[in-house]
Order: sequence, then C-alpha cells, then structure tokens
Amino acid sequence: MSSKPTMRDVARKSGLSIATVSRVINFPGEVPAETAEIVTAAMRYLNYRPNINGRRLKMSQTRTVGVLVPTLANPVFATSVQGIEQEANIEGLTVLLTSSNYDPEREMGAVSALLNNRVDGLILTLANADNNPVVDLLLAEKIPFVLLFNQPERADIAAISVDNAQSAFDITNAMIAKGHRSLAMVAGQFESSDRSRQRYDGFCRALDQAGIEKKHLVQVRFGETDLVEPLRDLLLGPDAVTGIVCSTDMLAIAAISACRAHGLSVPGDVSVGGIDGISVGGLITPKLCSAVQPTQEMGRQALAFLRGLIKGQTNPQSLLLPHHLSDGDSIGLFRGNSPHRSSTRV
Amino acid sequence: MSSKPTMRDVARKSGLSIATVSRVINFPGEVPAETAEIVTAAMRYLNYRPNINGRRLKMSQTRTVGVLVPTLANPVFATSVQGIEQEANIEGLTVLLTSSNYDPEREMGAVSALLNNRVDGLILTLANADNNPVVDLLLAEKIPFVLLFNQPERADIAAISVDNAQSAFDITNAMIAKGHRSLAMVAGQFESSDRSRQRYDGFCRALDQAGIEKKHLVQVRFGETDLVEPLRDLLLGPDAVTGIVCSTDMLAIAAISACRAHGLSVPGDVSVGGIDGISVGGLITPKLCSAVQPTQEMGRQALAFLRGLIKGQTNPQSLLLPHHLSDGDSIGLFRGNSPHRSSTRV
DNA sequence: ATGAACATTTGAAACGTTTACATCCGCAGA
DNA sequence: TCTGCGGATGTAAACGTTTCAAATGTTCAT
Repeated sequence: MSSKPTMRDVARKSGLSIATVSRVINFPGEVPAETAEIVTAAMRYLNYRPNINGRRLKMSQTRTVGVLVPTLANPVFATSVQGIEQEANIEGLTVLLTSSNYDPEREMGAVSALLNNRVDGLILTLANADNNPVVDLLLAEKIPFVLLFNQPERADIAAISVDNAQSAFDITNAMIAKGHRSLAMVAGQFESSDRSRQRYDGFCRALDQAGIEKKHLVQVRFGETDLVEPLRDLLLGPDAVTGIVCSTDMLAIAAISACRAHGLSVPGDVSVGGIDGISVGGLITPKLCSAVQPTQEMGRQALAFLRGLIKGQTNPQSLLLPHHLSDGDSIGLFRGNSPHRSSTRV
Repeated sequence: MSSKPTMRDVARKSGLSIATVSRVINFPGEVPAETAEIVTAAMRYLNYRPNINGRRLKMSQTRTVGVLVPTLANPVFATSVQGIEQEANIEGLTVLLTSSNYDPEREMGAVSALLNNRVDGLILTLANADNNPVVDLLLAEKIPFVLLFNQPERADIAAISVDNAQSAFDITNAMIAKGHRSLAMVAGQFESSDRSRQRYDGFCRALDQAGIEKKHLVQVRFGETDLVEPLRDLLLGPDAVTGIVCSTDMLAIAAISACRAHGLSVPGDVSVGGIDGISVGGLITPKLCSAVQPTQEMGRQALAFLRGLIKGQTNPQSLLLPHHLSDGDSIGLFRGNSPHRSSTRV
C-alpha cells in the first residue's frame, strides 16, 4: 500500500489477469465493455498510473524523440521547439530536450545521453552539420534524425531549413537597392554556426553581384548582446559603413542598440537588417527588416518528417522552406553621411 | 549482432558476469583496475550504451525531473528553463520539459504524463497556484515539487519567485515619482496567471498610496502582441493615461509599439514600464524600464531546491528573490499632454 | 594442514510492462 | 452427442538493469 500500484495490483483488485488489464489499456476495443469497466474502476480506485518505463523497456519503440538546440535564449530556437512539442503532443510523443550552448563538445555529450534514453529519433540543430562526429555516429547507428536550421552539404541527410545564403543575399540586396554601397556583416562565430558562414556567403554574393569590393565582417561570440565596442570601427572608423547585415535578428537588435549608443540613428545614419524573423523584431522601433523564416512551422515539419523516418520511410530528403523579407523600417534610403553622423565621428 | 548490445553481451565478451559489468559502470572504485579495463574494452568493442530505461525501471529513483512552463515563446520562461537545465546538467539529471500554453486543462494532462514517467520531482509554473487540482494531486501523491514564478497563498508549498505585488508596486511608484497621476495597467488575463493578478494588486496599492482613484485595467490574451486596438481608448479616449504599467515585459514592448502606432511617443507622451527583465528590454529604444527578476538564477535555484526535497529534506519554504528596477528610459517626466498628443487625439 | 578473514566475483530475483501462446467455455452445425 | 470454432481470459517469458546473498579464491595466523 505504500508504493505505487502496478498492473498486478489492478489485476488482483479486479479479479482478472494482468494481461487483461494490459489489453484494457492498450486495446480497449478488443475487450468487452463490461470487463473494461471493471478494470477501469479498479484503476481509479487504486489511483493506478502506468509506468512508462516498464513499457519502454519492453517495447522496441519508446515513442520518445530527442531534441538538441544551441540555446533556448534565442527565440528562434525556442519557438521551433514550440512547434516540435505541438506536433509531438498530437502524436502522443514525449520530447527530450537538451541544449548545447553552441559548444560542439557538449553536442556529442547531449546526443549520447539521448541515445542512452533509446529515443526513437532526433531533431538536431548543430553548430556545424558538415564533418560532424555526431552525424557520423547517428548514421552508423542508423538512428533516424532530422537536422533543423542546418543546411548540410551531403544530400543523404534529412534537413529542414531555409536557404541561408539566399536569405542573406536577399536582405543584403534590399540594402543595396536603397543605395547603400558600404556594408558590413555582423555574424556569430563561424565555428559555432554553419548558418553563420552560409549567410556570410550570401552576403558576399550580393556584394559581388553589385560590384562592391569591400566586405566587412565582424564575428561575435554567441549570446553576446553588447556590440558597442565590436562595432566602433565599423561605425566611426575612416571607412564607416552605412549598412549592417546581421546573421540573426538578435544580433540585429543588439546592433541597432549599439548604433544608438554611438549617437547614430537607424535607419537615418545606418541601415540594419536581420535574418530569422523573431517576433519582437516586429514590435521594436524601428521595425526590424528581416529575412523571415517560419520557425514554428519548421519545428512542426521537422517532427512530422522525423516520424516518417521512424516509420521506416527511407531516402531522406532535405526541405528548403521559403523565407520572405519583412517590411520593416530599419533599412532606409542611403543619404550619404548625415551631418549629425560626421559630427559624431571621432 | 543486429540489435543493440546489452550488459549481457558485454559480460559474455569480457568473460565476466553481468553483475561485475554493472559494478564497473556504477562503482568503478570497487572493482580492481585490471577487471575494469577488461570490461571497458569490451564495452568499447561492442559499442555498448547503457539502456537508461532498464535502470529506471529497476531503481526507485529515475534521476529525472519534470518541468512545466506556460510557453517557451516568452523569454522569461525560456531563460528560466535554461537555468534549470544548467543546474540539472551538473547533477546529471534528465529534464522532461512540457508546456501548458497557459491552459489549466493542459496543465493537468502534462503533469499526468510526467508522473507516468515517474519523475523524481517537478518544477512548475502554473496558471493559478491556489486551489489548483494539480497541486492537490501532487501533495496527495507526495511527489516533491517546486513552484516557479508562482506565489501561492499556502505556506506549505515550495515556491521560488519574486514578490510580484511589490514588483508592480515599485515600477508603478517610479511613474508616480515622475509626476504621472493617470495610469493604467495592461495585464495578461487573470484566469491564466495568478502573477498577473498579484501584479495588479501591487499596482493598485501604489495608486492608493498616492491617493489616485482611477485605476484602469486592460486584460489581454496571452501571446497577444497587437495592442493597437486594446489600448486605443486608454491612449486617445477622453481620460487618456500618461503611464502604462505592464504585467510583463513582452506586453510592455507590445504596448510601446502600440503607442507608436497611435502616433504617441514613449516616453514623451506616454511612459511605459514592464515587469520581468527580459534581455531584449535592455536593447530596444527606449530602453525598457522594468522590475527585473533574476530569471535564470531562479531556474537554477528551483532545481537546487527540488533536489533538496527529493533527498528528503522536509519543510519546504518559499523563497522570495530580490528584484530591482532597471534604469531604462521608457519612463519619463510627466509633461502634461503634449501638443503633439492633443493634436493626434481623435 | 586448518580455518578465519577478506577480496572478488557470481547467481538469481526483482522492477512493471507487453505479447505469443495456451486455455477455457459456450454454442452452432453435424 | 460430438466436433470445431471463436471469443474471452490467463500463463509465462521476455525487455535490460540493479543488488543482495552466496560462492569462490587468496592470504595469513594458528
């Protein structure tokens, strides 16, 4: 009476066998309504709850999926997880969530822990999808997995993302179209994010196409929100830029803040664009202009996709979801260097 | 050879018994270095990974804790989960995360699922901590749990939060100190959040103390970010306010946006204050003035506290962590109704 | 040589499920 | 009456661990 009641207790209480109890739980249709009632009554009486761990041990499928994201502090990932959980809930799947903090070492540890839990599959956002030991491990062990936000080079890996390079290309072009010729990109460190590099590539492509030679790049540690110093030269130096493309919206918001700290107005003196489309971007002033990806939907799709893989559907294919530019006002017409700005220059 | 190797396989391979293998894994110290080496070699050779579900079934403790938050879309909760995971990682605990979407019905379902997983304890942020069937269930089943952000009336429930009423009181007072006498609160619906109500109480207390009679209140659905219509009367009506206290920072950011949409400047025409202290608040313009709570730290503490309860430490006590007002500039001096504002009024 | 004391290792019984297989029973058709 | 069938239930063997009690081997004082 002290410990939790088990199926055996329910069986005893209802005068039936443990097998019948199990059937009532798992295949209510295959049992006469009358017996089912007896059993459920006993369960209610005893306050019985099935021990999922017993089931998980016995069954080959655990109906659990593992999720690894870099961090929950960035709303992009938080909302994608929301999408995953939403879809998982519908399917009655349990989600095991971990985060790597952008640290490749922790990625392996986290995935290892998830595998010890015998998850049926994984959804991962990796620092670097290419040449990644985690990916190799998963392929070797034949565990179904889907990459989210990563855009791996190998075609035989399931991945759901937007076209990172194209996103950056588009937002950069939006600036060029407004007359800006002196641009910089602020990006998360490439070692911590392949997306960061891919987006930089798109940035460069846009500049090349416009015949712009100077390609400024500032890499910042992830989680960093104070860009005042990192951007000083870019904003006030001898060849200051008039447009900053940020590899994420979080960086863009931080960049706008840094511009202000340097006495520059956005978009008056400097235009700033982001990538991701996090929701606060639409609320701040100036409204952030960003290459928006359907984050939550991507999470949902990732889970749906993973479910397919788990069911044995082979030939994983990558999905590139469409992005779009939001109509913000953080990108403005090029006006030369405003008086205010030149006066501010050190 | 097809399926995953088990301890039995490792035992066979190393010519030792399954019990010895288990001891190598769990008590490496109690086994001669030589045998340990043989066993680990076998494990490496077979690519063995322990099946945690087997262990969980056998052991009385699962070394798993369940976490329930309203949503990950609000950075307050996302960062608190970060804190929880951080601390859990150190302890080698697994975190099972679910969200309720502010829906009391889903709360019970989610907790039930967690209990089926036989979690050792729970960390919960509930819509309403008082008279909550989930709390009753947990108390009845004697499952250790800690409330996070909730401030229950009952003293026998472990809870970690800031003083919600006091937070609202302080931020409201900051406005009053700047000369504002016509104030409103924008809050999440009380049914979905006891904090919302507690914060409203603090708001009222501040107004009472200042001898202000009119107490405006607008309740909005959670997740709502478009406050243009909800705030119209408040901002443009016959007795428009000059200060808005928001029950969360997310609402505050949305409120600022709405003010702008109505042609009002913050803090020129209207002052806006928030509660929570999410990090973007410090990056936007105007810098959000908020009653800041140490969100991540609270998550960490919640886990530490829960660990104590699980270890059998009795007499749960509530912890009220200190909050502080951030020095933002979203709250400004009362200037009467500016010409701009009156001209904008419909 | 004998047995006590100790260090290692092992056997086997759980933990709470699922499920293939067996059993039981009533009833229709012969 | 017997055969056979099908529906309802029961038996028992897994699943992969942990762990207690017991066995085995080793060392050492007697």
